[in-house]
Amino acid sequence: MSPEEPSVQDNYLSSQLTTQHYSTRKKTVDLAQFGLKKRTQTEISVGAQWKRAEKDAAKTEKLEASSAKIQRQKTGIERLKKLEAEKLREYTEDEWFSHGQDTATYEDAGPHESDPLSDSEESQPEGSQGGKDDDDEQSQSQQGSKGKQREKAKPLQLTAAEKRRVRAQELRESIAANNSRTPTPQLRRESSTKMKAKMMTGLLPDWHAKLQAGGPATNKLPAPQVNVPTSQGLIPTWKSRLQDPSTPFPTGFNGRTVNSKPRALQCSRAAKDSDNDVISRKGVVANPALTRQKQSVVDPDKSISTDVLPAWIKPFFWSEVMPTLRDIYGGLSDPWDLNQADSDFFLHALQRATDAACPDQHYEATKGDPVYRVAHQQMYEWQRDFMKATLKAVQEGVLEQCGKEASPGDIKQYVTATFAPDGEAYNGTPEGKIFAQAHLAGIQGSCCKDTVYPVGALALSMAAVQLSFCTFAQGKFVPGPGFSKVTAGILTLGYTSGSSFSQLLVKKSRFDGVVEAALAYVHVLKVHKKGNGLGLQPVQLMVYSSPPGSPTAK
DNA sequence: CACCCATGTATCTCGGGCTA
DNA sequence: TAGCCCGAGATACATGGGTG
Repeated sequence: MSPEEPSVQDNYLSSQLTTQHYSTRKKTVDLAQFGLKKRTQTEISVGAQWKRAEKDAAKTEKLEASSAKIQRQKTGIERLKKLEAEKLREYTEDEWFSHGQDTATYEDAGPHESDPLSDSEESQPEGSQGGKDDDDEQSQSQQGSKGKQREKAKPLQLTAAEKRRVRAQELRESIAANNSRTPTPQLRRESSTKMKAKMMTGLLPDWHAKLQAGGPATNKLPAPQVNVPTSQGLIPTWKSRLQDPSTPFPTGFNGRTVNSKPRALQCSRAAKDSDNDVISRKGVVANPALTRQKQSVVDPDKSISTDVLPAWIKPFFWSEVMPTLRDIYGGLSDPWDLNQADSDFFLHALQRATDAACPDQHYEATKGDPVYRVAHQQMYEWQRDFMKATLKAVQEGVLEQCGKEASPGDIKQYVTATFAPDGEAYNGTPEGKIFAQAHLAGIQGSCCKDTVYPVGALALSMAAVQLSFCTFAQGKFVPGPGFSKVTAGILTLGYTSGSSFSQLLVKKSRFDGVVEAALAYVHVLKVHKKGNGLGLQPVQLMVYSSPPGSPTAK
């Protein structure tokens, strides 16, 4: 068709419209007739005003919801405080009775004088022997000035029970102090980040803290360090066991996780606005049973399918890159925030993971490239895995305990009892199982042999267990609010930043013990179907999981 | 020129098709 | 049937352009 020749469409339009070239200012055409009427400024301002009012109303509503949430949190913290104190009291009494009038006294002498509370557990063999280990230093630094005060106030010789009482008193004080730093709804990302930094100081450095500690402060974002320590001695015992199950369990492990937990702050998603929005904006009621259309062909430049991965990374993507990323994020205090407060954290983490897995490829990660997109998406899948595994476990548990014919009342009773502060839900088994399935099984092959503990992953497990029990709170399964930054973000931070985890992190053996218990549930390697289908060679895994620069890293 | 709307882009979350 | 996988849709923010 030549350019001069009018098309059929043109002919049709010219026959329909008397004036082809119209202007919005010289209204020679009744634009309304064609649905093209331009609105007057008055109309626009009326519309804008109306929209502003709507926005303000929504804002007010949001603020009200927010303050209500804070109030609920305060109540939760109060309850937690009581629980903590109660648990400690019980624990102290138990210890007292179990030791009877055993007058085990502690000779505080020399360098230990400043820390009269170093309890008997510390003297047990703990992997790294020889004087004071890291844990001692941590607890010492935490208790620092208070310890000195006590030196004056207390006699040098204390019984075990007395020491525990003092410690309990300290914990209560610390909880009271922490109360003012209660994680609040993430109104501002900044504040939560600062809070995280504060909370983690003195316990264990998380990845972000490590990155920031990389050098002098600059405006440039620090490159993440996927630390590959040269000394195996630095690797916590649990990680050694993950790589070699024959590694003996540490002594002094009781297989229980923390008992004190922040309460789930909201069991139901705060009326996700999207549903309402659909109604208010489009004026139609969203079809509750939307049928999904067949998958369409997606632009490879936008696809998050693993098919778009470059060939060179496919053999290592599931076996090393993803395990490394999961490992990194599992060690963060906020595993939900992939970019850790607006930095390019994910980009750097991906860069390091790929460098470690494929050192010869010299891949340069960029935002939005196929590897970035797919890995990014898979991190969300990792987060969801915690909830999926938990829901399944809880459903199985309910079925097992209540039977198929159970009435809603029976289920409700079981769930209430299990979910109670001292219920079975918190005996260390459920979250350990989830933690193992959703995380430990998924980090095998990780190139990150860092000493950071998987606090984030454990917190996700805890949060998932809590939210899962909510799904049976009515005596029957009611799909929950989902598992996301919105529904579980605060709860997760409540763990990693709260007192229950700091209790765990005070001593290496405690967290090691938690992970050791979970390792019992890692029966099989998590092998990705596609990854496996690509003919992954074990020998390649051995070669590429070696530290870069080591003799085997070629 | 300020204001406002429409559109574009990136990120996040969810649901359901597909497969073992 | 469970779990994997990935596209659809929601959300948040950025940008360009029309209007008075």
